[in-house]
Amino acid sequence: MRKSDVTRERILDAAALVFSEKGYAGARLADIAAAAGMQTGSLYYHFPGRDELVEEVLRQGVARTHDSVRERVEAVADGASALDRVRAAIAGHVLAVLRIGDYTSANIRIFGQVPDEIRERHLVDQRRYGAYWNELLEAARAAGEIRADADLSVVRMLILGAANWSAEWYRPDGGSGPDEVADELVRMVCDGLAAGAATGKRPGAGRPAAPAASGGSGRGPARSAGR
Amino acid sequence: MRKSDVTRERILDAAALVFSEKGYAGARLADIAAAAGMQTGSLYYHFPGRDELVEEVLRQGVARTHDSVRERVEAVADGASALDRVRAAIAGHVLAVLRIGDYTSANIRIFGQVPDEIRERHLVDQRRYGAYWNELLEAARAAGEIRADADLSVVRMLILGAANWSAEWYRPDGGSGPDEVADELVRMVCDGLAAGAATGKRPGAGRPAAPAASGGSGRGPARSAGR
DNA sequence: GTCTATAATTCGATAGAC
DNA sequence: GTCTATCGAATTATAGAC
Repeated sequence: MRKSDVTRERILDAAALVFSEKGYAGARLADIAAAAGMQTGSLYYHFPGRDELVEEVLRQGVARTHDSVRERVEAVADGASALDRVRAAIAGHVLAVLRIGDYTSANIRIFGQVPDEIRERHLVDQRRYGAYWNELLEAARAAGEIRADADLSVVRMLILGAANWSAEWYRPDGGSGPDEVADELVRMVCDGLAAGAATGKRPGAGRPAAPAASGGSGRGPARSAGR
Repeated sequence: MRKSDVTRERILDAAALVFSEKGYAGARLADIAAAAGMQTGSLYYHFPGRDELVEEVLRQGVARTHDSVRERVEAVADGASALDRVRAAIAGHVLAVLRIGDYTSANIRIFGQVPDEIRERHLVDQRRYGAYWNELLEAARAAGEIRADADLSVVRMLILGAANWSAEWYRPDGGSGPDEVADELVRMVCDGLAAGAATGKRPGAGRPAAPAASGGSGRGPARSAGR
């Protein structure tokens, strides 16, 4: 990795933070530059302008999440069930989202605020990731491991919503770490909250395989409670 | 309702839309005024300025959701289980969030972008609503109807995240209506996705009681897919 | 690669007519 | 209650030194 790439990443990290905190239009390039340790004018050596900066933040947010999920899904043992792969995907998404929290928050908050052209291009990445999830869910249903009457498109968005939102409320100093949050979502989604339901998890369930990507950076001032 | 109150609501609806589409700083008062059918200067007759406008949008978003949930929970039959009240709350939250989609989106997207003072005041409302949910969940666990080892604070945020996010992807012209989305979340959260799990719903479960608040406004251009 | 300085634009808020 | 006109503040992007 060249030295200018390091600077580039430092700028992107700063941009993800400032864009999520101030919004697309409210983020002053002076703030981003300051967070990256330089003057406003210096940014233009690395990026043509605000739009290229924001587009790269959005793109990396989805790309890094997609990579993390794919990695964990592919690490699931060959003999495991299709639902186990869904469990791995859920955990992988939560862990990625918490690890790159600023990029996730930026995606959540400003996706709907960027110029149409940028949003259209970004939708391509999002759709590709969504299609990947659809395959996982449909495989599990085809194997008879998911209720036949579930609307999988809706289910997918509900799962991703719950997972994405964790970037907005998670605090690393709280009671639960990233692994616990991921596990809680896996269990709630697959087995339900009800006391009677499915304490008998399938083999290999609950804590999906794969490396403990954890790390959980967490970010910013305490923020939420109810919402 | 006085005539000036009607105008005020028209302005707030416009503000909710423009703030969610452009962000806190990116929303030009000229855009809000135009969407409300007036000139920029005229806004100042109804609101002191941008900050009061945004604060009222945030406040109403939470208040109207809280009201909708409380209403449906209180409409649950006295003999029903505590988990049935949780089911009613989930459905009530989803239906409210979809009905007032612009206010929900504004909350999601710009809560983290407004000046600290406004956010601090708004946190009071959010915490009150969160406390209400905690009571519902803890009652269900105390009744032995929710897994004893669930972390209810985490569970609450996961549920609300899934529900809130529906405002970002739901389109009224799609296959499922608001009631179906609400029902899908109720079933997933309480009974799980797994095929074996809890097809035997408790009496009164699934579709919680209460008026069919439905309505489902839906909003804006098609937006998402994966994310 | 990073800095300082500036030219051009844009927008919020107010004043005062109707 | 709503309009038009305007002042003042703030910020982007560029130019050119180091």
